[in-house]
Amino acid sequence: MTTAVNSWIDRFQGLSTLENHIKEILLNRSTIVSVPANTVIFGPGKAPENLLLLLSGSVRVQQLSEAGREIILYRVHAGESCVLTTACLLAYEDYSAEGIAETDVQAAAIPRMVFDDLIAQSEKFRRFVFSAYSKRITDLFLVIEEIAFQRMDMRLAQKLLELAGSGNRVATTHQQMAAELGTAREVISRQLREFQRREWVTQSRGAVEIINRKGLEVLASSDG
Amino acid sequence: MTTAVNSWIDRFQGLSTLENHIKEILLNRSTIVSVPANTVIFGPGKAPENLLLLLSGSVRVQQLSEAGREIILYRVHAGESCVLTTACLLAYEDYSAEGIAETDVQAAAIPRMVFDDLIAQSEKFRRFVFSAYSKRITDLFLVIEEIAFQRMDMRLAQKLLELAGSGNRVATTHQQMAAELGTAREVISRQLREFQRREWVTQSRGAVEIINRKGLEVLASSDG
DNA sequence: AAAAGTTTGGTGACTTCGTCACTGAAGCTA
DNA sequence: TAGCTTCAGTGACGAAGTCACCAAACTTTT
Repeated sequence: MTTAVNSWIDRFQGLSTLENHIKEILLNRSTIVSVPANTVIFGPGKAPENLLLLLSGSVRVQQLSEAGREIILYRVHAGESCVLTTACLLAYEDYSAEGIAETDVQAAAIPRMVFDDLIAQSEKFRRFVFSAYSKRITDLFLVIEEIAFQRMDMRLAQKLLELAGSGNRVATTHQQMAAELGTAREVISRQLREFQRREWVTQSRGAVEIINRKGLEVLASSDG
Repeated sequence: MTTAVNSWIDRFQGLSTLENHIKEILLNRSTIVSVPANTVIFGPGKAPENLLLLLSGSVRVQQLSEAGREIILYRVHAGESCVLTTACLLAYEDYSAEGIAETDVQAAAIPRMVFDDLIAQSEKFRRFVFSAYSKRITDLFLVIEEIAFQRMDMRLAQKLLELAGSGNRVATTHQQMAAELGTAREVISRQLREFQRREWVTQSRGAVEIINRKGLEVLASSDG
C-alpha cells in the first residue's frame, strides 16, 4: 500500500490536506490520462464520464451558438478541476458547451462513482469541490458582466495582456480573439488597427506583438 | 416522531424519493422562514447562512456593475433551490451578485452544516443538489449566449411573453425591463415604441399590455 | 387643492458595435 | 508557379448603447 505522499494530489490546493485513506482512494481508483492538443474532451453528445483534475496543460470551455459563432466561457489550468462538467453530466446533458484540450493535457480522471464516494466520505473533498464550483460560477458572472457592460477596446486590451502572460507575443488569429470575446472578427481587426496606430502593438499574420505594455495596461484598467 | 409524509419535502422533484430517515433530518433540522417582498436575501457583505428551498414566491438573482447598471442572472421559483448560493458562500464571498425576494417568500432553510451532513449521507440528496447546479449553470450559459448573440427585439419579445405568463399584462417599468436584459432603458423604450407601432402591445405608465400575442411569438421564435 | 418633488417615459444626436459583401495578401499544396 | 485556403482589411450600413435633456404622470408636502 502506498503512503500517498508526493503524489499528484499535493499539486491541488485543497486536496493536499485530505485524510490519508481518502488520498489512497483517490490514487487507487483514478487513472492518469494523456490527451493530445485539440481533443474534444466533452461536448454535445459526448458527456464526460470522469471528473478531470488537470496536472498539466489547459482546457478551454466554449459555447457554440446556432449561428456558428462561439464564445470562450473559461479555461481550466493545471491544478484546477473540470468540476462544472461533473454537475452537468448528472442531468441536463443537452447543453451546447464543449471542452477542448488547448495543449497536450495530463489529468487525473476520477470516475463518476468514485467522485460520489469521495463526496460522501470526506468533508474536505466536499469543500474542495464546492470551492471549485464557486470559482467557476463567479467567473461566469464576471464574463456576463464584461459582455454586457464593458467596452470592446478595454476587453481586448485585457485579453491581450492575459494571453501574453509574461511574454510579449500572442499567437492567435483575429478570428480566435473574436471568439475569446464573443464578438465579430471585423471588430477585432479594427481595434487592433487602432492599437497599432497608437503604437501599442505590431501585427503579423497569426500573431500580435505587444510593444507598449503600458498603453494597453492603462486602457485595460480604466474602469468604465 | 413524524412520519415525514405530506410535508413540504414532497413538493420538490428529486427530494420526494429520499429515504425516510433523511427526510426526517431535513424536516427536523430545517426551519420554515417567511421573507417579505424586496428583502435582500444575500448579497455583497451578506453571505447566506442557509440553503433555501423555496416553498412559495420567487427570488431574483442579479448582478450589479460598478457603473450602477444591473442585469438579472436568473430566478428561483417555488419548488427550486438557491443552490448556487451555497457554493459561493463556501469560498469566494466577494462576488457582486445578490438575491432579492421578488414576492413574499416562504422557504425551508437548511443550515450549512445540515446541508453538509445530508450531502454526506444521502446519494439521492447529492443527486438533487448536483441536478440543481446543472440547471443553474446551463441557464447561465444560455444567458451568456443571449447577451452575446441575440438581437434585442427578439430578446425583449421573449421576455415579455415570459413575464406575462398566461396573462397579457406585464407590470414593469422600462428601467426594470432594461435590467432584465442587461441593456439601457432607452433601448427598451424604443423597442416598445416599435412593438406599439406594430400593434402588438399598448403601454401605460409602469405596465405593458399584450394585444397581439402572435406577433411577439413570431419574433421571439425567429432564430437568428 | 396647489406646489414641489420624484419617477417614468420620450427624443435627438452621436458613438460604438455588429453585419454584409467584397478585396487582397500570405502561406500551403500539388 | 498556379491554385487553393486561411487570414486580414475595408466601406457601407444597421443595431445597440450613451448622453443630455424634456415632458408627463404619479406622490408628498404645505
